[in-house]
Amino acid sequence: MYPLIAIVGPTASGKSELGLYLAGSLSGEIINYDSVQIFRHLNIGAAKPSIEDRQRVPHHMIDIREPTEIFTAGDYQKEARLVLEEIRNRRKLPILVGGTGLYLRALTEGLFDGPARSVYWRNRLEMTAERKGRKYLHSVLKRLDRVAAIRIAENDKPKVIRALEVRLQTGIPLSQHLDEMPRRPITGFEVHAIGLNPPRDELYKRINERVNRMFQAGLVEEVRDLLANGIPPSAKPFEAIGYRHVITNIDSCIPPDETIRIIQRDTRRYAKRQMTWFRKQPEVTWFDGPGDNEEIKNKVHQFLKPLVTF
RNA sequence: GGACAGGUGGCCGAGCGGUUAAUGGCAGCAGACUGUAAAUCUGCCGCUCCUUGCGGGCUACGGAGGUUCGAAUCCUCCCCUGUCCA
Repeated sequence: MYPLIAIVGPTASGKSELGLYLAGSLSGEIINYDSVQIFRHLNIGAAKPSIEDRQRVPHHMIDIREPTEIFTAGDYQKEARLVLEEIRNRRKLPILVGGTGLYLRALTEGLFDGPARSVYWRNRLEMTAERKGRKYLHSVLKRLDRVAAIRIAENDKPKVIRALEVRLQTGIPLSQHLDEMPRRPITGFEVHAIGLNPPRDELYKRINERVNRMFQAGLVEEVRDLLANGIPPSAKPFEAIGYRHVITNIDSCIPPDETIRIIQRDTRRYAKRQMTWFRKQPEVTWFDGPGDNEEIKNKVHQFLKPLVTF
């Protein structure tokens, strides 16, 4: 079994710093699992590692799509697994760093072997939702996939649509796919998950500061440039925290302080959601401090060292 | 000293006689989530008890009284804050 490190934790907990450090001390390469860093040109708001860091340590799964392209958890699974193979062939330690729990799960545990998204069905279902409402769409799901309908909230349009899409395309309910079809977990790798969980106060402080720094670094200018270069405001990664706020306020008279406040708030809420996801993640060894803390770095290193012989 | 305006749960702010422990927002907490996931969605958010129920008790709308079957909502006095006039 080849070792694979996964660093998990909320945004701004210092995952990147820890990843960099471990890559240095354990001869590793970094594989991003953040859904926004996938996209080129979104740098400041995505908190991408610096050019220097990326020259020092190889980074993968960063800047691999244009903002206008579509990228899904399925794509991630496929491409990241290839990267993993390459790193193993090079006899380096793969270190997963990021914050998108679904991507990490897709990579390690696999997705069910179902259909990718279908533009055709999406459009139809989207229109139905538009015309008749989410409630109605949910009632259709109740008819076609009772189990999924119970699991998915009436208002959760994206999940209702996905469930319907799977059912309509395959004839088999999503719930059945999920419950009965075998997934394809990653093989040949042994995952060691390191969790970073700084005290809440400290985390929130770090988040607030980080958002301030993003503005100082020119987040607004970055968004302006992207728009000027023809990337439409509707581009998927512009839905990300920070980007969507800047875009909606860019031509308004809302003061920057207010925009910053909202971004900080939404980032905090995002961090909470990440924690509820990662808490469920199996076999994580948690460390109660930020990843850029020397003591934490050492502890993690000591912990990992005997486990990652390769 | 006088004239207004106002004092509501951690904060802001509605309510202006009765399904009001009190809309909403902020702040916070917990959770769900296998194909655009930094997305999307759900619940809690005065205290407390249990047989966890559209359950019971207690405490709450500056303070003290009063009117009323019933008051955050009306009246009286007091305290405090803001603006204006002296």
